[in-house]
Amino acid sequence: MKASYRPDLKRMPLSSLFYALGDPVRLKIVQTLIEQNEISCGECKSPLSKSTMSHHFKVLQQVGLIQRRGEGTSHYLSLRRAEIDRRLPGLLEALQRATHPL
Amino acid sequence: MKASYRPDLKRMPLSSLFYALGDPVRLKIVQTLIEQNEISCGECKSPLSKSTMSHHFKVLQQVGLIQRRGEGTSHYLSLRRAEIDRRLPGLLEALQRATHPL
DNA sequence: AATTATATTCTATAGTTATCGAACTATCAA
DNA sequence: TTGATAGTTCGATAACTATAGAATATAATT
Repeated sequence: MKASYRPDLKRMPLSSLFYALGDPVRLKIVQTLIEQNEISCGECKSPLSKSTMSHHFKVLQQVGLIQRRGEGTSHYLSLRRAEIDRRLPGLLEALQRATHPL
Repeated sequence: MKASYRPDLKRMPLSSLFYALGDPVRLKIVQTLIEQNEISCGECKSPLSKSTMSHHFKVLQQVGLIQRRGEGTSHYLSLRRAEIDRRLPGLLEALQRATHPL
């Protein structure tokens, strides 16, 4: 998949968005991106293999939750915050709170 | 599973909640319950078989999104609104908006 | 050009899940 | 007690998915 792939989040079925967030590994990636804004694939630490992580990045990009940007040999990942906020207001805040419980 | 089963939504992993919402049939059930407040299993119309629907009700109850109440031969389903709002503020409103786009 | 670094894609597999029909349970009514 | 109603559970299966290793791709470096 091209790094520039960027589907219209407004037309993405909600169940697809929830499906993407319904895996603990992918949810963790999203929560990391809430804090870090932009990270390279390699910085997304996990005991899982690179190919598995790449699979999860792909799922998140396919449903429109993240975007990818190539620079040199690295690919940088970030959330599509504005689009997410428009489709599911409050979601990112709720996820952020869940990362840092009181 | 007993109709009274009612896990603590505060301690349910977020990924489990999203997983439950990540199926189009289950999401539709939840969206119906936003509008209807309480319905019997049979009122939850679908082309799918009764056993399949029962499976989806079970998943939604197991993650704590809905509750069941038996009365006569019927079982009535409803959302656990207060608990959901506490865990994921804005979610139900977002789902409601998605049901009735502007 | 050869090497290194970063990440994706391909192929395979083990595990999971959505689906259905049949069997079962519980309740109410006749 | 017989039958009808409403729904769950069981057993089977086809489809899907998370995972990993091997192969591939691209870009920077030496």
